[in-house]
Amino acid sequence: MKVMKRSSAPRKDHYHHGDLRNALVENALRLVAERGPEGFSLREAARAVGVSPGAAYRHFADKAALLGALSADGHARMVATMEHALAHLPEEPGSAARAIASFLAIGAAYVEFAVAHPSHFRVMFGPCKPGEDDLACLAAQGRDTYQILVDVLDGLVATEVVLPEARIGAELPVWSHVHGLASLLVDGALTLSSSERHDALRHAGHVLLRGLGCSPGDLPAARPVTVDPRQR
Amino acid sequence: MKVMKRSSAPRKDHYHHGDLRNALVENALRLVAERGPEGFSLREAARAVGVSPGAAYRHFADKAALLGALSADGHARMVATMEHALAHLPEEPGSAARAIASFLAIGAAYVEFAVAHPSHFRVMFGPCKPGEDDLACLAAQGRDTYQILVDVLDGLVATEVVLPEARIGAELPVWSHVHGLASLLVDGALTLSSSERHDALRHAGHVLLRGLGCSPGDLPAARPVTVDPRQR
DNA sequence: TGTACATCAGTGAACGCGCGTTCACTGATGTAC
DNA sequence: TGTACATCAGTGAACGCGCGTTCACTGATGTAC
Repeated sequence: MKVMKRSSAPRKDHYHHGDLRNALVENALRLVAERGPEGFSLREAARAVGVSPGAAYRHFADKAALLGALSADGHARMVATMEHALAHLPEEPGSAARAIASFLAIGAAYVEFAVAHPSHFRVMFGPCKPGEDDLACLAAQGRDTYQILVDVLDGLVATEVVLPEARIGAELPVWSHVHGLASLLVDGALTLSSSERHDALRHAGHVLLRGLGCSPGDLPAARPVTVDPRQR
Repeated sequence: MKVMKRSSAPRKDHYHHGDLRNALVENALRLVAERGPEGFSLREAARAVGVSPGAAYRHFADKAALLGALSADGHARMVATMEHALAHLPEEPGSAARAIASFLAIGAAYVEFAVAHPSHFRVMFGPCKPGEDDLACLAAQGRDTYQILVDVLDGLVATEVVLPEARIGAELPVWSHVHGLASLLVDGALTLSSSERHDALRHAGHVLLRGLGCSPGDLPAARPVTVDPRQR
């Protein structure tokens, strides 16, 4: 999150912690993961770090500010996950296959991030928004998740997988879809195995691309997932 | 929720409330709507009804049980909303146009229900599941939301809007999409006016149907919604 | 119809709890000279 | 290099709060005879 300004060796077990802010964020993350975003408390985070409750107020105005920092941290990690996925695709850069693979990859990154870090995901879309500083930090990182989506959709047009007319307003259905799948999984309304998630994402990607006018020949094969949430 | 067993006139201002269970559920609903699902407390609900805190325990094992009842109530209302929307479509029953309209209508009902009752929606997909009794109550109502979706998709096949092959596994992308849009709106990650929601739903419905193989000629016109969540 | 009594549905006071936040304080740190 | 001092980053005790839950109780209700 923030660059740490401390001596190379971790601080001794001392009065001054040295990097309490980051330590609080990290432990808050862990606690949110264990207890859920609402069960989390400032005091518990302080306790986990081994510091008195009041100490947190040296670094955060209040509890909401800590959660805001958590949210910003989550967005940053999600961006990193997506960029990483995009950077490691085997397809020829600039090709239609690459554009399609990119489209599928960021959707998968979105959902897999949510499944791997459910509480983090909840905080990101919870009531506590990042503060000014957090936003500045995020902006410094470069693209945000939405910009990545925009760029990937532009890539589909550039490689003529999607016509410019179909491109208009394509962000919303795509984002809604991955967010919905992620939310259903995170909230436990739906349970899918890892391979079911993979198939579901590919199949839905297929449906969405075809809905955007992509001809079926260009699409990778996709196995639909038939799962009844009431039977689990 | 549960059929009330009380004299026709509302009970006098008396020791015995007469229908505390329902009164608690109703007031809990109101409070969840005001305070959010996590800010809600048993005590406050009791206070709102004008009853001592302990009284709630005559009707609910604990707080989670009350929230479970709330969740079940929400699902019941959503089903009712959908059924109502389906029952009032102008299109000729059995026609392809009707099948498509039904598809669009239940999606709209899902999202509009969430927007109109955001806290209710959150409780429905929150951590507190309905209990045995609540589930029995729901089952007695007939179809649940998922079954409605299944039936509507079957209707698309029956009217040859969608081919049987494309029908397989179609529930998941459709459900994910409406759930995602609803979640983004409820959580405030995205803000859309009523008409933007309408357009977004129609456009996404269009994309999904086309993705399921429906030919563009059969589809109602749909205006895409281009909205950047970062600029709001 | 009247009465005794079991059952039901509330009361209200109390329990212990952990929370967010404040505040006067103190030990550690780094800087100016 | 040594010392005085301002600043920083913690302590720990305390605040008031509302919470979920329990419990001995009591007033109201309905039923059996």
